[in-house]
Amino acid sequence: MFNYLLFFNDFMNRITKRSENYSKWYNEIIDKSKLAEFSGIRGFMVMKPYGYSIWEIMKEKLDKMLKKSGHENVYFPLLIPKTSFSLEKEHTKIFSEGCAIVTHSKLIKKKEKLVIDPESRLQEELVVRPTSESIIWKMYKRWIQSYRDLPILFNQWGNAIRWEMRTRIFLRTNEFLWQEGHTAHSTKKEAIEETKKILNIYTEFSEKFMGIPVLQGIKPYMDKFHGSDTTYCIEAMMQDGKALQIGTAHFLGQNFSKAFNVQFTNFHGKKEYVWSTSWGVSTRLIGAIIMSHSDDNGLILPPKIAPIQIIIVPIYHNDHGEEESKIDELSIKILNILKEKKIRVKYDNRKIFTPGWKFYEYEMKGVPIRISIGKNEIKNEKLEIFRRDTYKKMYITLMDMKKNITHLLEEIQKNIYQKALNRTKKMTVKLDDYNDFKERMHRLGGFILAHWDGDKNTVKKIQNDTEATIRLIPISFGKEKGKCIYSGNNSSQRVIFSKSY
RNA sequence: CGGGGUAUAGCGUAGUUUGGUUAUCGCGCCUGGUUUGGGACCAGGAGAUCGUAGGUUCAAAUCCUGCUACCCCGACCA
Repeated sequence: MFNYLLFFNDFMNRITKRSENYSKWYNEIIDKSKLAEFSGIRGFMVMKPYGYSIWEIMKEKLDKMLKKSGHENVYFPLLIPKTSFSLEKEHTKIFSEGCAIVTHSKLIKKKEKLVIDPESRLQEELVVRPTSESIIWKMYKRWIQSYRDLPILFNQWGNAIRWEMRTRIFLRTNEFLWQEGHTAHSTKKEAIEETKKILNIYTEFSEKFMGIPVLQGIKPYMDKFHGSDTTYCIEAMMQDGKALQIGTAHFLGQNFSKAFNVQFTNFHGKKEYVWSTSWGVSTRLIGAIIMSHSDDNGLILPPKIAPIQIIIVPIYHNDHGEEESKIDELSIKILNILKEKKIRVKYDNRKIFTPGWKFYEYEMKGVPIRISIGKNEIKNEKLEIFRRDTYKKMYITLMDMKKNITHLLEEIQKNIYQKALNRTKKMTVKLDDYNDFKERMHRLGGFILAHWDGDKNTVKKIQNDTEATIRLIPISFGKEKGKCIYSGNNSSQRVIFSKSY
């Protein structure tokens, strides 16, 4: 059967609408804006230049924030001895399934085929890190003797592997890139403060840089990282009404120091177990950016993370030879002005594509501003400035452009954030009736602020009815007594329910 | 991991029910020319052991079996 719509989408290089099929839309955006692709190895993705440069920009910014707050970068090995892995009981419980394990060190040729050399079996099997607590704590044991050795505030940029049941590009891949922070402290108070400090850094990074508003909170006891005392998190609301956890910070208490026997001598000469934290954000953030801001015409990137903030497109006319050099001249002049302002700008003067083609291409890629330069601009001495976020064109002089362009980028950044914030607010309600809860969760999704009796079975039942779970227990709001929305039992505060990724 | 679906050129597809010459069409790609203010046009050209490994048959894209990958739904997911 001839599918006219499919044909049309392909012919016009359009993507599926969000309202038709949200996950198809998501996948097509990633494909058509050339962010990444699946590699043919189940659940592993290839990040292409445009997608990877987004990660590089985010990494650079977050790295600065972490360093400014006193953290230092380190690098620990990718492979972790299985024995050190199993020291921490709770930890083992989580990752006993879903790890990649290295058992051999050699391949040999056998009948023109490469096979594993059975002779090369490793005495001690190695686990590809799903997270690095165990190997890091093995080293901390060497480095920590006295309170004078503390705190240790380390961060590592690297990759990790978790063998997932179901993968989604950027959101849950078997391999992901991330930063993992691992800190050690002499007091509980200091470690908790560290966790909260990191949560605030993540929040600032998410809201001011990625333009994604978040809720801060802690995970309920059944959802926290098993090796932690408290798991802090930030959650964001996506356009389809599902929540995405975009950052995590664990207060690990003394769990790891006890498991790895890491003690220090305190000021009074007494031995004490070290207090610790760990925290991370990953390439999942790119998925969050896509799902928070983009529309049916493609990606929308907040200027602060856009690899290209402004694209300059020339519009040539072959009938006037000297006109072309004037267009180039003006374009390059603008290019240099913008470069001086430290704006990431590109001049696309390839003749193999028409201006119209380029317009759609850079809209698909989410470039915040486009400036097109043709004979009109030269004649009128006004520039056409196009905003990706609002789809509006404006015409201003070169002088005004020079003066206001940085401000315009900031305005776009703000507008994108504001839009996401308005949506999140609209999708967040306080409810006390379970029928209303079910109806809204089914129809709209979103965050629902409701009372919970503290029983994990209650959540299971709610999940069966609605697919929603508790995303977090808010830190700074919802502190009021009430009755559980499901059971009617007493509740000390409201929690956030949502469907999630 | 359970249920469902899909796999034909770089991409999207026709053909598969009912096996039968040289596998259809569009986009993209290459060459030349004309174009260029919202996905340009004309002419010519290249590109496919039909996902993979077997099987049935005189004959397989088409029928059967295994495997692999992807998509959707669920379970799982610091």
